[in-house]
Amino acid sequence: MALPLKDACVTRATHNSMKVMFKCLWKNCGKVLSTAAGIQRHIRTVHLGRNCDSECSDGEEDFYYTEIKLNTDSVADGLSSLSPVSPSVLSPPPPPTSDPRHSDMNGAKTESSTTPLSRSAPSTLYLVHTDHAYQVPSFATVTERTHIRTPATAPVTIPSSTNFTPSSCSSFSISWQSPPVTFTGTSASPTHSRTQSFGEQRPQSIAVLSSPPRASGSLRKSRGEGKKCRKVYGMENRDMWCTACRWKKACQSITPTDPYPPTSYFPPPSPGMSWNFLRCARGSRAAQLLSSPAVGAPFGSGAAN
DNA sequence: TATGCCGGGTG
DNA sequence: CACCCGGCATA
Ligand SMILES: [Zn+2]
Repeated sequence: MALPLKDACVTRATHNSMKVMFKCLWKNCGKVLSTAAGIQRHIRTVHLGRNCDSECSDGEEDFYYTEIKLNTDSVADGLSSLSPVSPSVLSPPPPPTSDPRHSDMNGAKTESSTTPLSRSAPSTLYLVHTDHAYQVPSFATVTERTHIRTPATAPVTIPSSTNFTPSSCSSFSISWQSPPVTFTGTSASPTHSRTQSFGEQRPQSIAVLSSPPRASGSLRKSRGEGKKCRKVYGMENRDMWCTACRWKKACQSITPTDPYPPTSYFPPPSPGMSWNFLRCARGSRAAQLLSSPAVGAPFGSGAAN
């Protein structure tokens, strides 16, 4: 709902009604170009620090295009349902075990997202991701309190070389963002890492790593995007916040791109586990433990056993 | 400034 | 362990 990208896209679409364009979704960047080649080159040179030489124009390198249908009117909905760069927890790109359900969901969403809204001139938006998203090694050692989250989604993959022809009013967006330091200790299953497995985990043991964070230092975490309890209910109704929010912890009830069922979310991140324990877990391989229990049913509704 | 939330504190 | 807050990163 508060995706910068979304806004930008919306604006663009509205202003340049029926116009194809590409927008760099790089963290702080927001460059908008009218050509795929242009945006891709921009990404390479500016963000990748690479000097495009030859086939940088075609840019069919490794850009992932995510199609999004938006309405000039209610584009927000269409986009929000997709949340391309949302830092929420959807499906980790690299890990093979990334919820197939979600991955597919993107595609499905893409279509049905605007179904009830299709009335005016629906625009199509393409988000492009690149393979460049270097994935931090297995256990990314974040020296600072870098918060990691699962971001992007690996949805539709359209070779930019396809020279697709934008139907009518279409808006394109190129998204190229750095990877979200997915820890993936060794046995952590991303499947359930959606609810609480996230967070920062730094195996103190490791001191030397290969590719430390770079990319204009953007592994900062970018704070949760979706409106959290606080913003929704306000300080006035603090008692309505989820426990986590009340305790100034990571909100666990309101998620941007992963609307959980109206189930009563339990306070702690995991049933039978407290924040305190969690903290201990963090910083050690205990993180693994967190990943083991309650896999099938993340937010085990209170009944842990 | 407002918000999200980690790390630390208290009973 | 439930609960809260300082303080920081971020928007
Ligand atoms: Zn909350």
